Amino acid sequence: MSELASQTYTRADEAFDCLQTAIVKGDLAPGDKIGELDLCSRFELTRGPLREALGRLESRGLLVRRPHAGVKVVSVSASELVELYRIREVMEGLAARQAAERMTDQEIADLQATLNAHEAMIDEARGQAYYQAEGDYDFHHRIATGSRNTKLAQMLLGDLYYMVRMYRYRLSTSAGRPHLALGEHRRIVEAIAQRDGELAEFLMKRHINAARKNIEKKIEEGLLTI
Amino acid sequence: MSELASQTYTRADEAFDCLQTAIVKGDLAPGDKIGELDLCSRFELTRGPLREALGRLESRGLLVRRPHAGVKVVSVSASELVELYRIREVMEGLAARQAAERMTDQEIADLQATLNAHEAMIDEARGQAYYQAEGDYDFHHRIATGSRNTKLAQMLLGDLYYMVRMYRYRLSTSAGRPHLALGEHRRIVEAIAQRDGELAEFLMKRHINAARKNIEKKIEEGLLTI
DNA sequence: ATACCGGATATTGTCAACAATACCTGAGTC
DNA sequence: GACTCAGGTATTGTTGACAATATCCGGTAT
Repeated sequence: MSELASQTYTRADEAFDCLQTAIVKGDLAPGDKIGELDLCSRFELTRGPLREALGRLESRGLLVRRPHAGVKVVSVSASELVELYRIREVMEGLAARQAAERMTDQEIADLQATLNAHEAMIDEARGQAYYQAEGDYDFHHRIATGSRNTKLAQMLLGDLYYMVRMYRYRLSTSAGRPHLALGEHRRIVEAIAQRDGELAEFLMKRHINAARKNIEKKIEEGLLTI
Repeated sequence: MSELASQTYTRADEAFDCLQTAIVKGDLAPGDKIGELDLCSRFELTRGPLREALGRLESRGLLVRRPHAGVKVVSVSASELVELYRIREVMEGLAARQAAERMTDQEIADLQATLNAHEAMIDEARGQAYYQAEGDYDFHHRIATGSRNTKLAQMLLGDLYYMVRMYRYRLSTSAGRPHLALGEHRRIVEAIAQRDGELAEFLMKRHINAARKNIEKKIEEGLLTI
């Protein structure tokens, strides 16, 4: 009766993971028409599972498929990245509010511990990259699951975050403000610890808003094109 | 070079649509383990395209699949429906705000015309069902696309609305307050026409909030179980 | 020279057979 | 009598071949 994730890992799952990471990391060029056979030889798969994985990816908006014409990775634009952050703002605001209402004390303690670890990384000055790549992701990940809102977590973790990471890789951008972000993270967690959902939502929205404005500034400076 | 939707309709698309409507309408029972062969004979398909469609449906959260154990339609609960409305509240609030900023005058005029049509339906007293089923959907549909936020529209139209409709069918619930809803719709459109994004967001959030409270009331009264 | 049209080709969509695995049934044991 | 375990069976996962179609290239006409 245990709800443990099934150990069996099907070829289609494998294909899906390979393709997803390849797209997110930018190994597959956007707009490029990639053939199914190429992908098969590339990932040591056969066409059946591959096609199933392609269907899933298409449904998640990571690639587009025209019948008999092949698949191509979605073209990305900086303006779309900004739109993504607008969505994140409202959805993660909600997640923060619900997390403040529903997270267990243990989960909150773990979250605070995570933040301490991040701070140590940054203080060592070499952790900037780590913080950007993993720490920030970890923070938002925990809050999404802590919301106890199944669909919300699914949309954030299964769709949006992959999109954001893809755009970040493609446009080679990053928030680039680790210290500021850490302080904002701290205040959000404090609000959650005090079970102040309204404040947690406000702070989370402002946090993501700041990240969005940072990106918009870069666009204006011409550092991010298309 | 026109961006027109490809006319070719593949068997997998067909399977996807059939399955999706069957799930949403409740023809496929939740929790039931349905075999692939059953589905094939039921919809006159073969297993290849079917499996591709199953992958897409799974990725959208309409069904769950355990390797070698078959697929089953997601079990739904009233509390999850409430969670869905919480997500709608923030996402459609954003959509309304962006629609107020970006919709063309023509689109706004069309939206107002749609509302007038709905009002006529309701005044004829027999249109209640129509309004619930199509009118409300049409209204929210137009605002989602009017936001000009590709991903937002995709998430609302491709994921959330199907989920909401499924839950409505399954729990045989409906907002059941057409006149009130129409008034709220009118005020939202007025705010959009005045290009007041902030107000449009506020009104939309309150509109969906009211619908959620209505559902919660029904749950409390024991009309909606599980 | 450019635009249009028709066929060749390579790629995608589809199908049916083969292999692997989870579930069920039955016997055996504590 | 209840539980465990092993084998059979039916279902799913995978594979390779076949059919359909969009793209590309060459020819022709304007």
